[in-house]
Amino acid sequence: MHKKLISFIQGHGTTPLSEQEIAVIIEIFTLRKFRKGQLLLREGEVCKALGFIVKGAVRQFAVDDKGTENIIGLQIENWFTGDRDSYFREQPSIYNIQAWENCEILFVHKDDLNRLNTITAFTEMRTKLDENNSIASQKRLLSHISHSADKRYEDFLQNQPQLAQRFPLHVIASFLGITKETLSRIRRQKTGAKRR
Amino acid sequence: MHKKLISFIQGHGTTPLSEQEIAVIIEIFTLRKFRKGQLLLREGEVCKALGFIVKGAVRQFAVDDKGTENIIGLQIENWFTGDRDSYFREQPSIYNIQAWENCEILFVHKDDLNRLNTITAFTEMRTKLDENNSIASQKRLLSHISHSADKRYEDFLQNQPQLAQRFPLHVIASFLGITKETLSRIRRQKTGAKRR
DNA sequence: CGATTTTTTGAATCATATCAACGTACGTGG
DNA sequence: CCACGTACGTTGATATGATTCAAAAAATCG
Repeated sequence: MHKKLISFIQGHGTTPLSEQEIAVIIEIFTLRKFRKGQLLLREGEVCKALGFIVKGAVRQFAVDDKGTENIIGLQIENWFTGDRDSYFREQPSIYNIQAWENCEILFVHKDDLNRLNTITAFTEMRTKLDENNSIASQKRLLSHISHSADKRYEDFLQNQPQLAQRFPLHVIASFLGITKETLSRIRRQKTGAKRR
Repeated sequence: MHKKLISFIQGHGTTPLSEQEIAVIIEIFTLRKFRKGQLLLREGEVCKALGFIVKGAVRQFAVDDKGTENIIGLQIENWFTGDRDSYFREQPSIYNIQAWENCEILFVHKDDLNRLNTITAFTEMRTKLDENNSIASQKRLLSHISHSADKRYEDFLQNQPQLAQRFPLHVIASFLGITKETLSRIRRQKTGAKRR
């Protein structure tokens, strides 16, 4: 169960993990299962644990005043999920995180962070992830500021092909910040149409 | 000169800085001055140093195929500037960073990072900044996905009032991903108009 | 002052949203 | 196995928000 996590950590740093450290990680990260549709985190709650997805897929969304669900994150196996803002600042979250498929997720509770921080390979991974995360958000932002919907969809297909196959059209549309109708039309044009 | 930087670091961590560590920081961070309009980083170059802005203001932008400058970042005193993606991955940057006012900036070259990483207060700050950074990008992204231009401008005024005063309208418009004309009209409505 | 930068305004146009309807697939209970 | 409900996707007509282009007004700078 923890194998994937261990090799994920190893893959994101240079320092190897000792046997003892692996034991600590196995002890601290605990498995929980969710069925499709269940909420991992509900708006207004403080996010007390981050989760490493072993199997499954989740979506993270905020609900606006009109009741529309705006999807701002999609995560699948081998990714971390959770609201980092809420987790680190211990503030109520503005997001919901919901299992889109049945999931198996390894959670780290915030109370155990101190123990993990003594493991060099783990802090290396965390730094790396923070970096990647912030770089990825920046790219997405640039895509939103400078590209139109169809270009943004192309970017998405290029950068996240795994996600494209995993979620239905209307979810991807929301993730891209457009309506399902618009995405449907963009898709049609892409297949039948000449080069831009 | 380095005073601001020192207290910035202290303010973003819990571990205090020793005299010796302060000496190292002063040695490693070197001052450079830029006049309004000069480029700190040019598209295609690798970003070899991150800068702590002691005085002044800069804008970070990407140029698209039509030649439009899309501003994706604005920074002023007491912020770090630089392309973190390019810096950490050592890839050519897709951004330009330009002094908007005359600037005084303290640069850390990448070669000196190892020495800095032995300073606990510094790594604490770095972790904190990465977190903040990635949280802020996420918020901006949500704003783009779910809000219209006028709401986005309101968000901006609330969250970054310092920037609002510091840059002209057309720069802020680009930062928000809209045209200067649209922002001008939004502004007019806000002053003359009834509550939403 | 003249020159440049910044902001405003109007009209035409374009991209995307919205609303409403229909098509299709899938799975579950009868 | 069929019928029905539910989730997903497509299409068309219309509405709306934002861009574009052109021009001029206002502010700022040397």
